[in-house]
Amino acid sequence: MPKKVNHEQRRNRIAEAAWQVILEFGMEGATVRKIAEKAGLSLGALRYYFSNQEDLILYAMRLVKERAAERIKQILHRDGSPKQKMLDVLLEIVPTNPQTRAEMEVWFSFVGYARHHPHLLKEEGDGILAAIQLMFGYMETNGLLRPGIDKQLEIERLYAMVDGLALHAMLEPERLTEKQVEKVIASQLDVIFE
Amino acid sequence: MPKKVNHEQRRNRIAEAAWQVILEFGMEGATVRKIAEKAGLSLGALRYYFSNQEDLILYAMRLVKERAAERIKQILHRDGSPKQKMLDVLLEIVPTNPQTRAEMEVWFSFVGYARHHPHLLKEEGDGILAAIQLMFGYMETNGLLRPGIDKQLEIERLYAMVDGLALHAMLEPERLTEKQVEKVIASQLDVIFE
DNA sequence: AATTATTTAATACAATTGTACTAAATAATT
DNA sequence: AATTATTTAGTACAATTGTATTAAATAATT
Repeated sequence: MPKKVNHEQRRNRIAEAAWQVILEFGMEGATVRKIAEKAGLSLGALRYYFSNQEDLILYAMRLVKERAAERIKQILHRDGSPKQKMLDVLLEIVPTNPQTRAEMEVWFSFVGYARHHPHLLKEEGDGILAAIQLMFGYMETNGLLRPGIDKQLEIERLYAMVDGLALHAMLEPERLTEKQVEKVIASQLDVIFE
Repeated sequence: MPKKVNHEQRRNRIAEAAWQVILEFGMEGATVRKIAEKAGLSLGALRYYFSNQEDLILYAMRLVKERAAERIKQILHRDGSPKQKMLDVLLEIVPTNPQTRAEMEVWFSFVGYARHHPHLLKEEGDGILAAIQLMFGYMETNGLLRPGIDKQLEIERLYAMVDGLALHAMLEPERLTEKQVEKVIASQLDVIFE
């Protein structure tokens, strides 16, 4: 009998508004009022979809992760050599355009926020390490790893490099172009792949 | 005629109190009241030393950087091979104990905070890239670089790896022990040094 | 058209915030 | 001891916060 409002879609639109507010004002500036305004809703309407602020933030952040995971899954399903796919996946993680840069910034805001909100501490990480470990496992079983390398060490090296690049690409986009990022990652993949 | 209070020392004590509050409650929880309480001062007393919150935060963060820079300078003045000194410097940057981990966390809080506070945006970065560039320059003039390497690329690789490790050591201290960090950094230095 | 489940709007409230202000206390100098 | 520059304590205030509550509006079903 009720209206035909798509609940999930509406919640996602609110979450996207939250991203924008976080992007513009940081986590401290992400008030329910600002988010409601950005989403074009009244305070009461917003409260109908999220009973409190923490729930909203949590939902918004899960959505960031979900969207990124989706894109990465797409890449993995494409054709191409394992090495090329791995490069593409890592290039998707390191933000090199305004869209992914914004996502990364929102994600970092959330990580900082969650550290001081016990309810959110149990949330899993970003899954990047797990993804890299998975890819290494695949490479090993298919004999693609360069002989003689220390697998655990190389996982740690690549993981650190990717997150470091991601951080730098977010903080200094003008200095770290996509071309440079690609060069750095490719050089590291050359160390790993036979 | 006045009291013999050491102004700078008192300001530093307040800044250290701010660190503790930021560490415990995050940047959003770093209210002037909490900082005053942690420093054992009244609100009015605190206001005597810092006329507003932003000044206090800025001072506190400059002090973090200053302290770290001091420790690194100490390392550079020690005896030892260039390679060993470089390893020690980078190990000082990556937090592997509660003290430096706390500093790193405060620093990251500040970086996130500054991005949304125009007054602070002109503050310089952490100087890590500059330090690495300096060390590479020294190595090059002294013929310590492995022949045939791409200097700019290796600077970018090392910089990303160090900051990535720093991030991971801060977020997952139980997973990334000091021994592991040292192994990762050393392996990268082996790539660079002849 | 009447009913009813759902959605929105608007306002209120208690708590917390940064900052301002005033009076008191303190200690070094005269 | 008196004076005076400096420091502290305490309170107040306006603004903003998250959340709660209420009544109204909306649209699908009967």
